[in-house]
Amino acid sequence: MIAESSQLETRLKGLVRVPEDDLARALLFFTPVFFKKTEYLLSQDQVSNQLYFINSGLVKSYLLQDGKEHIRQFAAENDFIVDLQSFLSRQKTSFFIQALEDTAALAISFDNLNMLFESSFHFMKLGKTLADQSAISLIRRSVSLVKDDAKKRYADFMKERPGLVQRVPQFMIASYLGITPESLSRIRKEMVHG
Amino acid sequence: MIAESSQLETRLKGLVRVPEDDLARALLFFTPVFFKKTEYLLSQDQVSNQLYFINSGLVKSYLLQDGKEHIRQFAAENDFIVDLQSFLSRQKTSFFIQALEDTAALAISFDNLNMLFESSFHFMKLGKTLADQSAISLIRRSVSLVKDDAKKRYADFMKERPGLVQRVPQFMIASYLGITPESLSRIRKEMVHG
DNA sequence: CCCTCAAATTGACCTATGGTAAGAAATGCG
DNA sequence: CGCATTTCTTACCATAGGTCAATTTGAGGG
Repeated sequence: MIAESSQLETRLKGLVRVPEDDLARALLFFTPVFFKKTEYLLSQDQVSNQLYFINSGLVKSYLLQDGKEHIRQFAAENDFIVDLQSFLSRQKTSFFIQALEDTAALAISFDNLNMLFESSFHFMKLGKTLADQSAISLIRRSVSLVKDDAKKRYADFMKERPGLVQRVPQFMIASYLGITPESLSRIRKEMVHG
Repeated sequence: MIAESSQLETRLKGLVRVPEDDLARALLFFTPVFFKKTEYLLSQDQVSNQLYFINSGLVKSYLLQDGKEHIRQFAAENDFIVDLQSFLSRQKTSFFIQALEDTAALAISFDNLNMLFESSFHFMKLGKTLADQSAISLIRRSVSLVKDDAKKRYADFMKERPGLVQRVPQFMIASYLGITPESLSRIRKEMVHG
């Protein structure tokens, strides 16, 4: 086992029970990769071919529309990130994934990941568990977008990702929340006072 | 095999390749259930314990907030529906699932579904595939909620679920789109004219 | 066939958020 | 340290969508 994979190992063990030797074999397929701040892990019109597990650092996934960035997800330590649509369908992505900090990650290719899933019941179950959890958090997000106003979404974001508020520039949090930086600035002013 | 399960069989075969005898065995665990219009498949504060496959009819999943309905999903023929969060976590749901038409469905309990998943690699893969697809469509929805205005979301809804526009009252489509019935009415007026 | 009730429309008005622009503050780099 | 660039704030006005109330439309039951 390589040193970089211990966080990943812990994370996977937290998801489902996997026999030690299976787990060790899986970890061999993850390759350490490093991205400097502003580097891209994925760019529009590529086919997403790597799933990343973030060991340290921070990345954002976003798409462009009329030159405007719409952030879909932040991924930090112990998060996975990929464009699932492109990764699974082998079609071109419409997303970018970009490092917001110098980032150390472990990458696994589509073919290798698939091979792992197909090679063992435990891995397939692990894949299902990851997909289940993604779906649940995506339901939360889409419900919140129709149910809550921007102030509530910001308050929730601070509660759910407390570390990120200091690490992500405000205009990107605004983008993630679906509002303008100006609106977020006003919301923050309101919260400090009455 | 029971008659009601042929649609489900077709649907499952479309997702992943499953040996015929495994598939036949699985179908035995699905029980036909019927709901009259307005009946509830699931109510707030229950633990979601059944996953439904809709053979015919139409249901909505929604939650209440200050007496207002926020519709999260419509499920019609050949759709699955469940509150994934509650179903997987065994915690109380905050959703309702209610029939909008007389509905014939196939239900499988959490325990039986889990047993099927655990019993065979093919079923686990099928479960993963379903979860993957849910996640992808949820990503689409949440992206659209931050990226598109109400007019675009309505146009997309008509394109993606063309049958539903005639079967679902307008005020429910509005709720699904995250706007008021009045706004949807104005949007429709605009679309007819300029 | 009418009556009733729910749904849809419309109009007037209101509020949250967006757009633009400018300046202030913070950050990063030579 | 100090300049340059990015980010944040503020102010002003514009707009999408919300609220409320009044009609109108439409569907189902008696």
